[in-house]
Amino acid sequence: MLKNHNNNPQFNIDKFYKNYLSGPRIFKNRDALESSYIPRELPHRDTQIKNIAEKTACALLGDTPPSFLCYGMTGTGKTATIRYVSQKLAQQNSKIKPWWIYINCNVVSTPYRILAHIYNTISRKEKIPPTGLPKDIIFKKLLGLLDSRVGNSICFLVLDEIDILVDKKGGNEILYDLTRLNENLDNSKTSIIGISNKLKFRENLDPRIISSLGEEHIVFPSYDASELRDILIERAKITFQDGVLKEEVIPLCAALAAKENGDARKALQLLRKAGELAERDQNKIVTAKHVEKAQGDLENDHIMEYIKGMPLQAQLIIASIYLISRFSPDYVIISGDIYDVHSEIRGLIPGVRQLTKRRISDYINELSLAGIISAEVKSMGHYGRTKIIKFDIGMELIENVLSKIDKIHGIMNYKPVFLQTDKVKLKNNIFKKLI
DNA sequence: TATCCACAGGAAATCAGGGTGT
DNA sequence: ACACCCTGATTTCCTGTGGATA
Repeated sequence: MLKNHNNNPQFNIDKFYKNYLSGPRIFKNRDALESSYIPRELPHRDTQIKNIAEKTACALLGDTPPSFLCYGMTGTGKTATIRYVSQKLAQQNSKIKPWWIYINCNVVSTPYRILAHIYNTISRKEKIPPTGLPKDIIFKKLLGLLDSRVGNSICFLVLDEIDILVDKKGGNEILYDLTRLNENLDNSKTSIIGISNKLKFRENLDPRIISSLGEEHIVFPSYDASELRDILIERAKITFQDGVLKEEVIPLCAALAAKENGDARKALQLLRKAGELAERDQNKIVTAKHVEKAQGDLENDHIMEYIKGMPLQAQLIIASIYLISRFSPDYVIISGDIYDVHSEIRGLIPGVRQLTKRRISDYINELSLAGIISAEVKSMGHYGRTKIIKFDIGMELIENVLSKIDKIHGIMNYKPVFLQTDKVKLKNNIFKKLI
């Protein structure tokens, strides 16, 4: 047998492809399970579709459509419904073809970039550079561009995850500017459609903006298990070969996703992952076992991707917690410890600078919000007020991710000197009693 | 019961790195 | 070359605080 330099049997890629091609087929069209896919029918969203269609219809006659907001938890079909309606609207026989400018505020996350994005999607010739110009110049250019178009033109600005924008500093201003676009336009009209999964984000909204776009809401309720089942059945018809899904698969996916606030995206991901697992095992059918495995895998995938995508400093914070819990499993970790260990290990990696306690505090909050760690504020009386920090996910998973990060890989076995100081031992004895 | 620890966490300033037009 | 712009990450400065201890 072929051996590589590690003396392991070498992966036979030709054989793999051959097996793969001759193996059983599970998928017919796996793209249909992607989140970007717009299905032909959207089950259980009739009221929302009707509502949005009614609000936007006047655009076909050249009137200004009202601005409005869509609320609903993740995976309740907000984005899909908007895209669906916009597609239908575009298919109508009408002289006026409205623009639909879709902006995910999580990706296009700054005022400048939002304006530039709008400009660049409309303008064919001149593009606005990704940075460099003053905002008001771009705003004026945008006004000019919108007004220069011949005849009435209507522009829908869809701001997805608008809550993220509002929580940022310049967020309210840019929204205000956008709502005021109409006042400065003669030949064209704009309408803003905000999408949010947080109801309470309106609290941070400038009152002037609420009045112009917060009056009308469309609520997307969470799906229940039977509704999710309908969605999955529709989608599975397009996605999978006939008869590859065992009958319990769809109800199980629906039930699992129903527990997670009725998240349809989750349900579809589960289904896809289950299919992929079956395919990988060269199975002819997808069973409940695949779904169960898919659920665990999905969770892990998500966390791993999240951690891999974080800045190095944040990863080093995770590494600090990891090293402490690894070499002193019983140790009660507080914020200050993370600061100390981080200071120590960051010196081991070239080009990584020292952080402030304040900054580390922010990272701890971020990790806690992401569900990677738990951080409970607790007062230790004379020993101060701080956070007690623990991992919320398995150490194996953490170890797995961290060791895949080049710069961190080398320090996975580093035992922090910090842990060996007397101060630490003493402190831990006191803390254990207090908790 | 006053004290005091070790931070929490808000607000504003700063820095570096990507640009611009003149 | 120069003055100026935007952004993201971070620092600086700051006030607030729960509860064991003296």
